[in-house]
Amino acid sequence: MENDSFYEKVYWVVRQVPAGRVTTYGAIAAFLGTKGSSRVVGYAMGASVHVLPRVPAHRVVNRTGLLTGKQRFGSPHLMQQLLENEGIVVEDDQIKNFKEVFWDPATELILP
DNA sequence: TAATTGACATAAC
DNA sequence: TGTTATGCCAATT
Repeated sequence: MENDSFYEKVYWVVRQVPAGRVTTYGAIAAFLGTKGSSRVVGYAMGASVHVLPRVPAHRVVNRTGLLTGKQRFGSPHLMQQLLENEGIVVEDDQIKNFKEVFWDPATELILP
């Protein structure tokens, strides 16, 4: 619906996440300036399935590296497979080398 | 319009 | 050290 809403910002950042890397809701929210809107980031991801191009929401996890919203992908195992396909080690919906694959937009993302 | 929810985060106990 | 409680911002009902 709204193309200029807070969601678009979230989608943009998530799309900048390189393959094999993951980020957290809090990192995205903080990057957008609204540190407390970490929940809204996850909410936006829930609507990302209606947005084109498809947002790699499988690269977005909570601060513990747990694949919380896997169910939103339609297939819980699909999210884990996608991450493993990108070289990310996931065990029991938990990213093992989370800190190694963690991608901080405020640090590694370069704005145009 | 107001109240509640939510794929989180942080502080306190 | 593990669990509980409160806060954050935006969207939904």
